[in-house]
Amino acid sequence: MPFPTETGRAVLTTNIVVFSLRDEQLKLLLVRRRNPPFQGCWALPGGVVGEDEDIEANATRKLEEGTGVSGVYLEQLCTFGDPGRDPRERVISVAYYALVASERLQVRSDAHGEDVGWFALAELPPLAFDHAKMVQVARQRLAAKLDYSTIAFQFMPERFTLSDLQKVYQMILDRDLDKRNFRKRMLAMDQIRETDEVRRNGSHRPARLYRVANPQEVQIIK
Amino acid sequence: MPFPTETGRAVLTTNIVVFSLRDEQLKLLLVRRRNPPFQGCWALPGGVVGEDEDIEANATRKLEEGTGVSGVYLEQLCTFGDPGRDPRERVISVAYYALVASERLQVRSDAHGEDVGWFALAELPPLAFDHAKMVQVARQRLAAKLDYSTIAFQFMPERFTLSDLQKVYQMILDRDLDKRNFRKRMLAMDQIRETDEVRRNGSHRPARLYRVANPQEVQIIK
DNA sequence: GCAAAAGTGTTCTAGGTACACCCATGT
DNA sequence: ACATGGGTGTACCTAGAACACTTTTGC
Repeated sequence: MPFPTETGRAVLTTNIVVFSLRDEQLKLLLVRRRNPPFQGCWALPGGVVGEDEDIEANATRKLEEGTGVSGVYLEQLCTFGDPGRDPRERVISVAYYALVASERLQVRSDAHGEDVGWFALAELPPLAFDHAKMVQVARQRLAAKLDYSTIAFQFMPERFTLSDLQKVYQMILDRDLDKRNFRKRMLAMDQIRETDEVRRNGSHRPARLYRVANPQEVQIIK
Repeated sequence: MPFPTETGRAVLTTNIVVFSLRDEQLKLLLVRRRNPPFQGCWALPGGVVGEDEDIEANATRKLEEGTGVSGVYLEQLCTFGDPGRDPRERVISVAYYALVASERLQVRSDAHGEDVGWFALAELPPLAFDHAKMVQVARQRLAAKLDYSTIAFQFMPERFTLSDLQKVYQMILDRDLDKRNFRKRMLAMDQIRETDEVRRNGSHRPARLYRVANPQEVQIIK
């Protein structure tokens, strides 16, 4: 029993908007295209989904190839499939976004030389295909999820200070937050735990270190 | 410059979770499959995307074919593409959900006889493929959007009472709401307008009729 | 006059926001 | 002793939740 149409087959791909915090900035992982179309242009990592490969598994695999990291938070974002978005033929791209703690990143990403790079959101180069649109949607989704989930903890290293965490929120939301209110809210949601360690860092009072209570899960709160 | 792979092409389809309020219940539009696989089984409306057809345009078209209604609210939900979700070959389905005011529905949907039907959410028959999962995701999304958007107004006819509107919210959220608080909240968001008409409906006080201020747009509020 | 749905306000609580000073350390 | 970032509490305000009675009509 064949499929009732012989037309309309499309190439299936994924693209991943990989966020990470580097140099105190929210950055994206981009790769430079080696082949046409958009040769030499920066683009989101991703690739063609194998014949018997699960779509999300493909995204996970491409992410691991690009960052050397496994077990990161990955969520389906949106699917792009305009005819003509790829000049060669019909290509469907399922876009994902991912959050990686920078401490987990391998040097590998940089070792590739000019072909892989991290770019601050405000300084993105022109992107291939409709990837700029994907980035925009991902950014909105990320900012929205800050409000009602523990997604921001995905960026945090094993041990971190409340000031570290506040900087993360401020970078994503792109505005300053009140220190006292922020701490109150973070502690009230009961998702981070005080450790008995502190971090000494310059000529001032050391900062208490915290850890995420459930580092694996992203909880929906409230 | 051909695409660098000859494998991995997939059939591209859409499926639409069409919600409407009928008989004071939240119902879904289903169609009965005439061909294998899942012959005779109920499934979500949808179909194969044409070679040069936009994906969302395909969903709109299939929705119009099933309901006779155009200009309805339609939003991309999620993409399903497990290898093996269709036994014939690799099929990617981009799921959408749509909200239709029941007054706008043509009789056509019923005229097809047994092939098209509206089913209450609590009484869905077994569904083909992974359509049950699509319904579940759509339902969650719809309930979530009630809280922070004007999406519920998409179900409302030209003129309606606040009691009508409250029933809609109660059906979607599946719980009772306080009448006074509900009215206060609805009026506070300033998205519906009082008309000078009332509806007489039985031996009791007539109800004031309202209209939606911006029927076309779904606004994100708060 | 009675049954039935429409309509209307107040109180309480919780969460968010605004806001300023002391603490512990290194130099 | 001073510069630096870490750490803390209170007052206010707003939004949401709980809650009961009067109004208008048809019969």
